[in-house]
Amino acid sequence: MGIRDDAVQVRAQGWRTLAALHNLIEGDLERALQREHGLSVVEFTVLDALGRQDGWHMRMAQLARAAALSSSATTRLVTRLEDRALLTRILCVDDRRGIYTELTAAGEKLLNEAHPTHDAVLQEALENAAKVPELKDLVTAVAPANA
Amino acid sequence: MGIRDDAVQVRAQGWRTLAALHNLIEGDLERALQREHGLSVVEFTVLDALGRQDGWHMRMAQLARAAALSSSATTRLVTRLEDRALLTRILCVDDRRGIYTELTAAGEKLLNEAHPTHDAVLQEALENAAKVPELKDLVTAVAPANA
DNA sequence: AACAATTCATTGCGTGTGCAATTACTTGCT
DNA sequence: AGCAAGTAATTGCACACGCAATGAATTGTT
Repeated sequence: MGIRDDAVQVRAQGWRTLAALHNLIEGDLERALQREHGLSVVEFTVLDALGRQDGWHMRMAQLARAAALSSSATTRLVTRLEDRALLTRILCVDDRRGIYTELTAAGEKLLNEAHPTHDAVLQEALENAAKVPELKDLVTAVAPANA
Repeated sequence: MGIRDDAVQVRAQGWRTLAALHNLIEGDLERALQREHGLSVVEFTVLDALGRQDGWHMRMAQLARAAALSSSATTRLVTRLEDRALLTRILCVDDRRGIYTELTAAGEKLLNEAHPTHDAVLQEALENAAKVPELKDLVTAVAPANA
């Protein structure tokens, strides 16, 4: 086992740790958001991305990027949220292939309600993860001076 | 905006960064492993977890934990791999509810073939991520002294 | 020893996802 | 102007996933 092999092991271990932390946080968020607001993590992510634009539009492709989803999944996700009247599709006038999406009042309301849940659960998940020895360092890298 | 609010923003941003990096790496691994070995990331993860036990068994629940999957998903995943003759189910004698899984020779072979791909793609993905300013710090936390 | 409570794994069912093909529109080339 | 190539979003399809209910074996209780 030389130096090169060690680096491989370090990366593999690091990747497993990253995946573990990601999964832990996402699991907690998923359960909490679903239970309290009927939202999945991706759904929240999309609403939040739109909310951060504050009154401005986003195209489907941008949304797909923000949610780390394929374009087809994004189409259906937007359809779901539109059916729940949380956002609206707006046809572009300048490029009639493109579609803008915008939060409705109900969407903004739900987002504002869900945000405290999201933030609290995220904090708690990070605190819990920081107690796990093999996750601790990564946690502080994600959120410096946590807990 | 006080100190408390800042911490919330930092965590939210950190979580988005973590998710972004995770997604980047997983996407690259998924494509490469699928294309070159017909394996998904979870499938590789399970084979790798078994391989790291080196000749010893793992129960379904352990596998589920290692792959961050539900028990039902694990059942079907193991079934898939068993159908491809990459691993075998072994009934426990001491606890006849439990089931051990073990790599077959073909499973070990495929794992050995896939490992270089996995490691190379992981390295490359980390190097690419390190070039993205907002991911750089997290990358070095995952794999110190990378690139 | 017999029965309730628990645990491990599997199956039914509904849902979200990606890939590939498709539709609608725009851009570039001649 | 007209047609090919490219791009944005949507749909068909197959598949992997989680939850809840089930089957099978263990552990605990009286």
